[in-house]
Amino acid sequence: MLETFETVSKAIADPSRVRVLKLLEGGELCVCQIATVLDLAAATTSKHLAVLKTAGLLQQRRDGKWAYYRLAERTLNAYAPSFLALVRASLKDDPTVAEDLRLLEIVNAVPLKILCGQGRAALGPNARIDETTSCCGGP
Amino acid sequence: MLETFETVSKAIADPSRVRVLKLLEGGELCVCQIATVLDLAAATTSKHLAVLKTAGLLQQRRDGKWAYYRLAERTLNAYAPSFLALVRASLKDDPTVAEDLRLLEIVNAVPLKILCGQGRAALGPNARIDETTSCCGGP
DNA sequence: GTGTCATTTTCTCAATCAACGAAATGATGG
DNA sequence: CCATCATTTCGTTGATTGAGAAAATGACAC
Repeated sequence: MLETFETVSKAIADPSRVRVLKLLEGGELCVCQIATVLDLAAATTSKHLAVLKTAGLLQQRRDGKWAYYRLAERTLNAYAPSFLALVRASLKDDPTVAEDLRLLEIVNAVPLKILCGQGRAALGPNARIDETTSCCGGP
Repeated sequence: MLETFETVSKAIADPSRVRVLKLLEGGELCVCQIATVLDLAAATTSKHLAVLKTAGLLQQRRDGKWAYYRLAERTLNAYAPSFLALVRASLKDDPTVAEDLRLLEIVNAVPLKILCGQGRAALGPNARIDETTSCCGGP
């Protein structure tokens, strides 16, 4: 039981994975969509998704070449629902999460066929906001 | 905000620290009491407590030589209360947590002055249950 | 079947972390 | 002041982890 709890809490204890969960609150997404928004390599994204799935936080669906992930409704991990509820109630005003959601809208406008191959290059210039640096006040 | 969330979730994502939180649900405890129950070195225990305190999950009180920790009532971390509530609602039947509480009763019967110097040696033989190995069925 | 493309699985590297012993700090009692 | 004791900090070690490149898998189209 402690081990089960540890698995979920470790899965939550990474900012990239929390961002994934916040993205998926809007509904299921394909791997390359998530990778594009987070600006991570496909392999890295896939690994994060696997960790979340193993923890019982996500479910997977396969549609042809694409793999879709969504928040788990039924789960084997008894603690997963509590953590999902906590995440859902948190970070409502977080700027990184807000920016992710903004990017997601742009990503959603691009067909998967184009997006998956090109990643961020498929997005317009308004998607180029750097998430890590402060935006205002030059030297 | 994401960073604040990360601090708390990382603090939770360790079984020893969760055990500390579960112990402290019964009220404040001194460092050497916690170290004895968890069977960890004083330095290790102190570090865990510092992590939990930095995350806004614990408060500290000093009484002479002894330092007492308790669950935070007021906290600087906006997410700490949610996580504390989640932990409080979890692991009610976990065997490790139950064993910890059983040991805590024995520890509480020993004066701090004796306990701190001797650690587990100050406890009776009924405290010697090994927590890590299975208990039943020999070769 | 063969080629292509999305995803997943190694593999490796750098960074983080839990654990302990030893040294430093803080507080009490002579 | 000095010795003592509880706690904390420092330094080290072994294990875990996040990241991407490269190779392997799975699924479609032809």
